[in-house]
Parts: sequence; C-alpha cells; structure tokens
Amino acid sequence: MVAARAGVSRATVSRVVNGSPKVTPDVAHAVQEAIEAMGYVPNRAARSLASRRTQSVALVVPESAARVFADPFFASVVQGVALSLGETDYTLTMLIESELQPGKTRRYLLGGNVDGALVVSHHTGDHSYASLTDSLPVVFGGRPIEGNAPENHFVDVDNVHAAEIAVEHLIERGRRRIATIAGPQDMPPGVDRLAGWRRALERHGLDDSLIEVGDFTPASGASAMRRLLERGEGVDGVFVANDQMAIGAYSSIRAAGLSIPGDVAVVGFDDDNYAASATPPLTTVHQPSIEMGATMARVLVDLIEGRPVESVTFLPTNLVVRASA
Amino acid sequence: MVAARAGVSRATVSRVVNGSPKVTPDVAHAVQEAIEAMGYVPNRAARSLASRRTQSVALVVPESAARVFADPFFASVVQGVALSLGETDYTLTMLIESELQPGKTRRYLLGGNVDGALVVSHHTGDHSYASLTDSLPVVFGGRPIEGNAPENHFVDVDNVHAAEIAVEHLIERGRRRIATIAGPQDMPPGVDRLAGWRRALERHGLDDSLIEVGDFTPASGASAMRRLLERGEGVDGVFVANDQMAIGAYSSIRAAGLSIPGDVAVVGFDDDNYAASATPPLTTVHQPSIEMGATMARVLVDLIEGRPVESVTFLPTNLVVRASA
DNA sequence: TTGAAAGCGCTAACAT
DNA sequence: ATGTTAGCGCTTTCAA
Repeated sequence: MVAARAGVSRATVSRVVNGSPKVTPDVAHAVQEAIEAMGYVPNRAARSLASRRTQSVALVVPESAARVFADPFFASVVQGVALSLGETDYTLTMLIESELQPGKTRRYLLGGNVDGALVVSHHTGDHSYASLTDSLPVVFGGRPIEGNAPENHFVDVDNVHAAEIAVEHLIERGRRRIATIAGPQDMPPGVDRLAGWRRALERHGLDDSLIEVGDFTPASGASAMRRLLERGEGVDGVFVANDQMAIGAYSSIRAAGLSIPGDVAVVGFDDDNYAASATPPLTTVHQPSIEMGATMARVLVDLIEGRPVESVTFLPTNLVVRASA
Repeated sequence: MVAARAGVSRATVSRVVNGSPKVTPDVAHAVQEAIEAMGYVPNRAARSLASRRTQSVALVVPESAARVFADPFFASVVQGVALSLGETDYTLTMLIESELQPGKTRRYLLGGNVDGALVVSHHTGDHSYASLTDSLPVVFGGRPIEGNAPENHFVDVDNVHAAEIAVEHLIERGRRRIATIAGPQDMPPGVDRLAGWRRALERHGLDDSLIEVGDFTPASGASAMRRLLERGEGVDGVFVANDQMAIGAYSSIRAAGLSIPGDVAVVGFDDDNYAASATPPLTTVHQPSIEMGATMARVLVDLIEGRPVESVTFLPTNLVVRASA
C-alpha cells in the first residue's frame, strides 16, 4: 500500500481511511493529503475480504416482476432506495430473481456477498425470502402476504385505511353505485385496498358486489372497467387499486360513451406521474413512494450496523383531489 | 477451503468451480458432489482479490436521476440489462450519480470495483464518462451528444429516421399543419427526433415552424401542446418526441375542445405501456427497449471478456399504427 | 497512538 | 492432470 509513503504504516492508513478515533490529528491529516495526492482508492474486495463486511446491499426484484420496472410506483421506490444509499458507503446490487435459475439469488444472498437485502415486490412469492431474515438483515417493501413474524422488517402504508378514505370521498360526492377494480388477490395491496373499499361501503350500507380484478396494468384496468359496465347494473363511481389501471379504466368509460366524472367518478391509488396529467386529472391516493424507498434503505443500514430500528414503519398517505371525482 | 475434503487440493476445487478444462471428469464429479453436500459457495471478495476481476458491472445513472426511473422507456432498458446480466455471472451494481458527491461515481468506477460500466441517460453530461473508455470497458445507451470517438461503444436506434417515418404517416393521413413537441435539445433523442420531423416536412414542402419543446414528462407535453394551440395558427397533426408527453398533449387537445384524431392527429415515440391503453390508443414509434438493455449488457460482457464487438449497434424501430393518427 | 505480523478465501504460476 | 507455493490489498489483533 503505497500511501504509506505518508511516513506511516499501512495500519495507520487503514485507520485513517476507516475514521478510527485513535489517530493523532496531525498524522491523520498527513495521511489524508497523501491519499488525495496519490488518488488512492481502497480496494473493495481486499477490504471486504479482510473485514468480512461487503458494504453492499442487494435489491431483490422477483422477475415475474418484469412488472416492477414498468410500474411507476416501484420505479419511485427504487429511486428512493438508490438515492438514500448514495449517501452512505453502501453499494446497491440489483438481483433479478430468475425463474430459470432458481436458488441463484438465494445462494448469492447467503453466500456472504452482501450485508443485507431489500425485497421489493407485491408478490406472494416474497414470503420465501422471509426465511432469510435470520441469516441476513432484510427489509421488505410492503407487508408480507400472511401473518408477519416479529423479526421481519418492512415499510408500508396503511392500504386499508387509505382505500377507505378514497371511497368515503366518492360517497361524499353523492355516489351510490360504487365499483372497484381490485389488484391481484395474492398481493397484499390488492387484498387490502379491496378490504378498505368494502369496509367503507358496508359502513354506509351500500352494495359491495361490483368487483372486478385486474393485474395493475393499464390494459387490465381497461378490460375490468369494460366488464363492470357490461354488467348493466349501473355504476356511478369506481375506486381503482392503482393509477395505471385507472388510466385504463378511463378508456373503457369513454368508449361506453360515458363521461368522467359526470357519469362515473373515478379515484385511483399511487399518484404516479400520469395522474396529474390525465384527462381529467385523476383524484387519487398519494403514496410517498420515494420516501418509502429511502426509508427501506435507512432501516436496512441501521439494521446492518446494529442500531435500533422498529420492525415496521408505516408512512402516511393522503387523498389528492383532482377532477375525476 | 474445506471442500478439499473431496480428496483433492484447493487448487483443483478452484479449477472445477471455474470450469477449467484440465480436470479429469471423475475428479470433477467428486468435487461437485462435495460442493453440493457442503453447500459451498465461493467467496466473491476473495475470488476477485486473487483474480483481479470483480465479475460485476456498474449501471451508471446520471442526472438528478429522478427522470430515469420515472421514464418507462428507461425502466425497460434497465430491465433488459438486468435480465440479460442475470444469465451471466456478472452482478449489476447501480450507481446514481450524486450531485452532492461529484467524483464519487468516477472514483468508484476507476477504483477497480467493477469490470465495466453501462451508462444510460439522455443527458449531455454523459459525455464526461467518455473519458472512462480507455480505462474501463463502457457501453452507452444512446449516442453521445456530439461526435463519437471510434472507441466509444453504444447501442441506439435511428431516431432521425424513425421520426421521419412517423411524420410521413401523418402526411399520408392528409395532415398538413404538422407540429412537433420536441424533447430537450441537449439530449440526442431530443435533437434527432426534431431533425427527423423537419426533414419529412421539408421533403413535402410543408411548414416546419410549429415547434415547442418539452422535457419528456407528461406535464411538459400538456403545456407544450397548449402553447401550440394558443398560437392560433392551426394544427391538424402533431409528432411528439415521447409517449409520456403525448399523453400530456392529449389533455390539452381535449381541453381545447378538439378531438383526436379528428381535429388533431397525434403520433408519439417509445410505445411505452400506456400507449396502447390511452384514449384513443396512441399511434407511436416502437423501440425495442428491453432488447436495447439486453444488447448493452451483452456488448459490455463481450468487451470485458475480450470478444470482438462492433462499436455501435442500431436496433430497428417500427411504427405502430393505432387510433390516434 | 502506532507498527508488525498474521491472515481473510481464493487464484495463478510453477512444479511435478 | 494435480498439487505447491505465493500472494491479491486490506483489516486487525497484539505488542511496543
């Protein structure tokens, strides 16, 4: 290690680089200068081999989740993760869970290649990662599909509650035949938003039979809306489980010669960047997606470094009222 | 290295793990079994320290990065990169260029932490990475903003040509007052698509003064369209530099009481997943975004491993005619 | 507070 | 074809 030409030993340089407290300021300074001057950059591999820490965390993305990237909500979460990690010394390794090579991801994670993992996805499958929790710090985006073990960490929003608020809004606007386009029922947000819709309706004694399920894509929203309309039972409002499907629903509503919100009011979920510029601008539940990602990263780093963290973090949502309802 | 309990030396195990040809099948087999049995996973850090290869590549995302993830086109490119890399032994490290810590990315890349880098972004700034080219294999997504040095590798589509085709379509449909909502003029796709629009118009002797510039976001598309309409010079067709802005333009066209494509026909660019479910479905230029990402990854790996590669790869586009024009 | 020395787990000549 | 022997560049006891 050439930087030892600052007149000290490699050990001392190492101490300076790692910000050890027990180095005389003078010496530290001299070393810093030598480092600058020589453009020294520590070798990650060597460092991690010696210290048994990798300074990197994995972002696990289930592949069926090709979807993940197409979904603006996820994209924001990833962005938040990346930005937040950028301020630390951790590096982000993206792992796409390949169906062709099952176990590859798992082996990678357990092989000591990362100090922790972030798992984002709406999907059921995630749960398989829960078992990693006791060998590696893991933080999930969104609650697990079923009961949560106390040692699982995740950050989420209260989907049930947020959905209720959204539906209440529709009711306040005088709507009585309120349908929903739900998300996949094997994903927590899909289940929870549907539950919230139902709860609000029940509270007001309204019919809760107008349900169609989509898969969070615009196309599925369009066809779900079409089915809803074809029932011929009348619909004057619809709560859609995400904005992408809401935009799809717009098409079908218009194709049926109906107006928004005149004939049918629509409320979405996510507040992605299409929501505001849709025609009409979409009333929707805002989720702090970037912050969710940032929080996941922060929690994971705290976990890795042994700082105290709460195992579940809920972030607030709010209804953004625009012109569609 | 305990797996040597297969009765051979660590060197042999190493050979087996790395698929060296000079190992007796029998021995290789025995070692494989020992590996399975013991659940052995090679340590990346040690391996990379010894071999001076990291088996990982960086995905560099310049910009306040926000944009990149919000843009479905980029999201697909990233997805393609990740999927393609998933089939190799390379790992993907995401680097967000932070404005707060300039040089951090650069140092990381030059610090021998990765075997190569992928740079995606529309932005001018990229060019600063061109200088990395001679210290590290680098593949760019999209051509550099200015003249390209022969040693720079990139994969792209022919934006000028694709835009021409799109505008020709508008002309064939009988449109004569054809405007464009261009992308930022410091980004190659922004410049090239505008050039293609102009070229087609000139060829037909049509007016090429109806230009407004946006920044690829839906909101900017909406306001650009509004400005175009407010000119009061008449517009019966518009070529928009990306789908997100096209969707934004839809709003303004409708807000002005005009119909699509009756009063103004619109053609977009990207064929992102909102295009097909817009109302009306958007006619747009399809870019093989996932494949672009996959190609970038493939080219980079070839470069790293010293296989022959062509320095620029153009992928084909095609016009997808739907209902908006 | 600093230096010396011993590895971290693996690969890569060099022998055999 | 396989084993031996050195390191890769850093961190980390342990002494001084």
